[in-house]
Parts: sequence; C-alpha cells; structure tokens
Amino acid sequence: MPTTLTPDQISTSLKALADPNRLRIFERLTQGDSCNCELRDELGLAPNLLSHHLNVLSKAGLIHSRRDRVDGRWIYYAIDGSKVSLLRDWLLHLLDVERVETRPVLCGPEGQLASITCQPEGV
Amino acid sequence: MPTTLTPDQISTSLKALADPNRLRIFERLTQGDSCNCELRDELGLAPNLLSHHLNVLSKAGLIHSRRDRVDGRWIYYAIDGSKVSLLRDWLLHLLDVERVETRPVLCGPEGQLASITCQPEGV
DNA sequence: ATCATAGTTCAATGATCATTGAATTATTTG
DNA sequence: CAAATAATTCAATGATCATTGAACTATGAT
Repeated sequence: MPTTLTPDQISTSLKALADPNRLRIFERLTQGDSCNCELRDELGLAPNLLSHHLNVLSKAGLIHSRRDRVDGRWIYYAIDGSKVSLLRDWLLHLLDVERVETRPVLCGPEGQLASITCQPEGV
Repeated sequence: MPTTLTPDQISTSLKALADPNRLRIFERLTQGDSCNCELRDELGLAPNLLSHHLNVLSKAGLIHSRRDRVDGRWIYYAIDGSKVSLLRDWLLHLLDVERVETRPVLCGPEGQLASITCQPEGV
C-alpha cells in the first residue's frame, strides 16, 4: 500500500480526537471551515487554548489551515479529508466486530480440556 | 435513540485505544480471547502493566472478562462486540468526509466579500 | 509611523497517566 | 494446612498534557 498508517500515526490521531475540547472543535469543523475567533465564540474557549488544540489536530494531520485572501489576519481551519479518510478506513477494519475470531482453543485449562473432550467423531 | 454514546464515553473509548500498548492488546483480542499470561508472552509486557491496561479497556467498555471454568485462576479477556459496534458506528459518522460541508460564507472578510460579490442574478 | 486586531508562542501550574517493583488476592494442588 | 500459580492492587516515579495569563508576531487600517 502506498499510503498506510503507522502505529504512531494511529496513536497520535486517536489521542488528538480523544480530548473533549478537540473533539468539539473537530465536530464543528465538519460543519464548515472556521477561524480561531469564531470557534472562541461558538465553543467558549480561550484563543490561546484554541491555538494549542488546533495545533495538536494539525500535527495529527486531521486538519489544515490557510489565511484569508482579503484580510491575512484571519486564519481558517478545515478538515483534511484525505487523512481523515485514511483513519476512518483503518478504524473501520479495527472495530469490525464481524472480523473478531472465536478462538478454537483457549490458552488455559478450559481450552485444553475442550480440545481433548471435543474430539472429531469416532476417536 | 436507546443506546447512544455520551461525549464522555467517546472520549474514554478513544483515550483507551490511543495508547500504543492498549491498541496492541485490543488488536490481539480481535484474533481471539486471551488471558494475562498469554498476552505477556505474545506482547512482552509485565503482568501488572497488562492488568492496568486491561482495566482501562474494560472501564471504557471495549472488552470484558470471565474466569476459566476448569481452573478459576485463569481469566480470559474478550472484545465486547456491542460496545465496539456502537463506537464504530459513531466514528463512521464523525469521520465521514462526504458529510463535511463546504461553508457558503466564511466568518472572515473573505467570506463576507464573497457574499456581496456573488449575488443571485439580476440583483 | 502608530494603533488595532487576529492569532500564536512562552512559561508556569496542576492533573493525568504509563511504567515499575513489591505486596496482596484468589484459586488450585499436594 | 502449606505451597504454587495466575492475576491484581498498591505506592512511587517520571513523563505527558490541558489550561491559564502574559508576552509576542503578523497583518491591516489610519
């Protein structure tokens, strides 16, 4: 695969989304790009705290930023679709319950006993 | 909805999976139930450290445990399918890139300008 | 140049957390 | 009962991290 996720990237991404405030920020950004000051109004978080969390989300690759083309003081943050899709696909597989295997023989005594007790017929 | 996830449950679950060692444990358990000592051998982690991580995963509701029916000293850990499915569905929605909206008007000057410039025809 | 604004960076604080070794519990065996 | 085994709990340590206020940077307006 050309673009797969390393365990480190998975961990960083999940850690980024695991914080309640960052999750709120991320959810807000799925409803459209936004800037620091708008997030401050809507989420009630201090600008410097927002900068910190936005930076964590950026370093995880989940969002990216650009400056306003009219007034460069404003910076817009947006979901990074490709990175988020990669993470989504990976989690889709990890959390696929259908994929969870039922162990034929458990490691402990119960499993060992089963392997002796449950023989194929005629043995 | 009868069984939905609270922000707190989401955060706890993601935090549980965000740790590299816990992720390894979880991935191992998707391949079949296992006990502390087997995880110790396969993952190379101390028994008390495993107990700690297994406890975190349990409290997040991602796994559950039961004792060996033959020798009660052994405890098996297994993926909790229903809880994991709930989390999966929730993440499926959160990380659905198709759902991400393109903002009609940005909050900053660039957006305001666009709303003036891009009028419906004949205005 | 000066001021205002949007945002970031810095330093400090307290909380949370992963990891480790020692002590403890629960259960089975002799 | 005592000894052994699978696992947990406890206490301590160091690292990481969210949060806050203050200082700083970048950009635009007057």
